[in-house]
Amino acid sequence: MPPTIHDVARRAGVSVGTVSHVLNGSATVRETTRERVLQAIRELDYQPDAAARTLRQRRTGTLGLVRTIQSGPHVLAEASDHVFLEFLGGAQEVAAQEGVGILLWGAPPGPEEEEVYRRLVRGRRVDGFILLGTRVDDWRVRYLEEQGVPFVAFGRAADSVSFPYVDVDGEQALRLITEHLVYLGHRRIGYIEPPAGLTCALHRRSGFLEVLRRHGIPLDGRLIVQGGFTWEAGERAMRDLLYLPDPPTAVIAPNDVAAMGAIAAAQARGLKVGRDISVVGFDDIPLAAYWQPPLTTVHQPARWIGAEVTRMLLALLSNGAVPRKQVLVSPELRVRQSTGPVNQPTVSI
Amino acid sequence: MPPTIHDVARRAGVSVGTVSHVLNGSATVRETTRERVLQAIRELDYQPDAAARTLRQRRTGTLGLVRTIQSGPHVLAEASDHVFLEFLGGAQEVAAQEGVGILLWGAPPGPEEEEVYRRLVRGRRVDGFILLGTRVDDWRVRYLEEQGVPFVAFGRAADSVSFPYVDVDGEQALRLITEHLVYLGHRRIGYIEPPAGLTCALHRRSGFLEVLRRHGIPLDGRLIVQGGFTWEAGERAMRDLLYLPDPPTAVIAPNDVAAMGAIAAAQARGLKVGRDISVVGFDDIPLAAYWQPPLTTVHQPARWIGAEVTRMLLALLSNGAVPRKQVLVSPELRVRQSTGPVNQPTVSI
DNA sequence: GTGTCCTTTTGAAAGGTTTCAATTCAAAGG
DNA sequence: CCTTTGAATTGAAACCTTTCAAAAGGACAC
Repeated sequence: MPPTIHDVARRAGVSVGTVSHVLNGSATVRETTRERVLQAIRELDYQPDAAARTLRQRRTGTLGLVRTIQSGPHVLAEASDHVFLEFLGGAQEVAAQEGVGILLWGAPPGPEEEEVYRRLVRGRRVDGFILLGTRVDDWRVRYLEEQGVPFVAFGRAADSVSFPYVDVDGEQALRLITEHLVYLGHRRIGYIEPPAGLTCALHRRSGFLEVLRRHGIPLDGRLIVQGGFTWEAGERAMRDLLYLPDPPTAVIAPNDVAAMGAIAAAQARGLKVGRDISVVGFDDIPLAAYWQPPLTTVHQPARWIGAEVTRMLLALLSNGAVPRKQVLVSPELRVRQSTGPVNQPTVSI
Repeated sequence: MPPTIHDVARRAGVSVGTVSHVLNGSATVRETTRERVLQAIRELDYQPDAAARTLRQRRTGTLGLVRTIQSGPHVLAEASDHVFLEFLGGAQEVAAQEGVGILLWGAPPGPEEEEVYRRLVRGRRVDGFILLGTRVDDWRVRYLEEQGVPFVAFGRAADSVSFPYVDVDGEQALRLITEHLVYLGHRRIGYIEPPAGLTCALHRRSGFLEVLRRHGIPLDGRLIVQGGFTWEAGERAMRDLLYLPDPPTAVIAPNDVAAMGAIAAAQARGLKVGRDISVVGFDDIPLAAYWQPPLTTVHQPARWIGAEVTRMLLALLSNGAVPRKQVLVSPELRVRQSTGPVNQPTVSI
C-alpha cells in the first residue's frame, strides 16, 4: 500500500538505482535529477522500508537493551528506578540524535534471559547491545564476544580488559564514604551489600575494607550484611544490624532507596539519624536532598553515563573502534545531614 | 555468516519450503521429517532472519513507544519517573510473554516528535503504537488514525470515542480528594494544575470544580495555579499560593513529587503539614507512604495499566478487534497524614 | 495394474531495498 | 566529425523469508 522506491522512480522518471543513490548519497547524482527525485519523495511521502533496507545492508538501526526484570504480578518497584530512567534518557537522547532506535526487552535473569539474547542476536534484530548491571561472571559478555556482536556495558565484569564499558569507580566511592565516616569518629560501621553477583558489589566492598585496614579498624564480619537495592532490603538489614549486641554507629547502604529504608528502621527504634546513627546512600537521586534528614550520598551521573555508553556503542558500530575504550567515572561525595559525629547511641529495646 | 534457511534445508535433506513449514506450522509435515529439520536447526543454532521475515509477512513483532523527553543537558528528572517505569514494566512483561519487542524512541514534543512518528510509520518499523500522556488536541491520534496504524493509549483525548484507551478516572479521583478535604472542613482549597494541554488536566479540574459547586463553595480563581509534574513546579506553586492575602488551608498537587515540593515550600514557611495546611498528591509512588508526613494521595495502578494497554494492542493486532475498547480505572484515595482537619493557619512572613 | 484421493514435499515468485558492473551521456580534445 | 574521458544513470542480482500452485508419494479400492 505505501509507495515503494519503484513508485518514486516512476514518478521522477528515473531508475530505482538513482533514487537509492539520492537517498544514500552513494553516487553523484546531477543536481536537477536529485531535485526531481526529492520532489517525488515529498509528494508521495515516501520512506524506505526498514525491513528491506536491513535485509540488504545488514544494519538494523537499532540498539538492544534487555532490562532485567523480576516477573510476577506483585513485584515491588525496582529501586534503582531513577538511575535506570536517567540512564535510559541519556541513551535515548544520543540514539535519537543519530537516528537509531532502542529495542527494549525485559527478562528475568537466567535461562529466559539467555534465550532473549540468543533470539535477538541470531535473528539479527539489533546492531549492538547496551549492557546494564554487569555481573562478576557475566554470561552475556561471554556470549556477545563469542558471537562477535558489538556491545558497551555500564559496569565491569571480573575480567573486563576485553570489552568497552563506562563505570562509576565504586572502590573510590566507598573510600570516600568510609573516610568520611571514620573522620567523624565512627569505628563500628555497618555495611549493607548490593545484590550478590553484581560486579559493583566487589569493587565497593574492596574500597570499604581498604579504608578500614588503613585505619587499623578491626573487621567485624557481623557488620557486613547481605542486602539489595530496595527499601525493604535496607529496612531489614538495618533492623538486623541494630539487633547486634554491639550495633554500628554508622551504616552504608547500597543505594539511596535502601538508605531510606534503613533510616526508617532506625527511626522506628527511636534513633535520630545524623545524631544517634549515621546513614549513607548511593546514587544521589533527586529526593535524597529533600529527605528527612537530607541524605549523605555519592553522586552518580546516570544520564551522562547513558549518553556516553551509547556514543561509544555507535562509534564502535561505525568506525569499528571506540575512542576511549573504558571509562571510569570519579564519584562525588555529597555530605548532608544523615551523617554526623559519632555519639553514644541509646538503643531502647 | 549465520546460517540461513537454506543451510538448514540442505543439512536436513529437505527443501526450504519444508523448513519454513516446520518453523511456522503452516502445513502438515511428517513427524520424522519434522524431527530431522528441528535437529538441523538445533545443530546450526538457526534463527530466522527478522528482517527477511518482516519483509515477507509485513509484521515486525515490535511495538512502538515514543517517550516525550525534554532535551538539553541539564534536564531535571522527569517527575513522573516512577509511574512511567511501572507502566513500562507492565508493558514489557506482556510484550516479552508474547515474543514481541518494544521499540523505544525519544523526542521532544513538537515537529521533531511528528517526524519520529512519521519515520516509524512510513518506514514500517512497528506494528502498532503505545501512546502515553495524551493531549487534548493530539496530533498523534489524528495521524495514526489517518494512516490506519493500530494504537492504544494510556489516557484520553478531547474526542476519545474513536480509539481504544485505558485511563484513570481523573474526574472521580478529584471528586474523592476534594470531598475528603471538604469533609475535613476546608473551604479554601488551592489547586495546582497538571501541565497545560494534557487531557488529564481537564478531567481532574472538572471533578474538582464539581465538588466545590456541590458544596456551594465559591470559586476563587487565584487558588487555581498553573503547575507541572516536578518538585520545582510544586514548590513554586505552593509559594505563590501562600503569598495570597487569604491563603488556602489545603492544596491539591498534580502528582506526588510536586506534592513533596509543595510540602517543602510550606515547611519552609514554618507550617506543619497535616495540621496547619493539608497537601494531597497523585500517583501513590512507593515513597509517598514513607514521606514526612506520609502523603495522602490517589493510587494509580501504573503497572497494571501498562500491561493492559499492551494486551489490548496485541489483541488489536491479531484479532483486529479489542475486547474492551475503553477502560476507565477507578482510583483509590489513600488517606495518610499530610491532610487533617482545617485549622487557623499561622503564616509567619 | 490402474485410478483415486489424501498427505507431504517442492520450487519459484514475491517482498523492497542496495550495490555493482555495465551502459549511456556530455563535453572536451584532436 | 570522431575519440576519449569522466560523470551520470541503469538494470539486475542479491539479501532471506514465506507462500502457493503444482508435483510427488503413498494407501487403498477396484
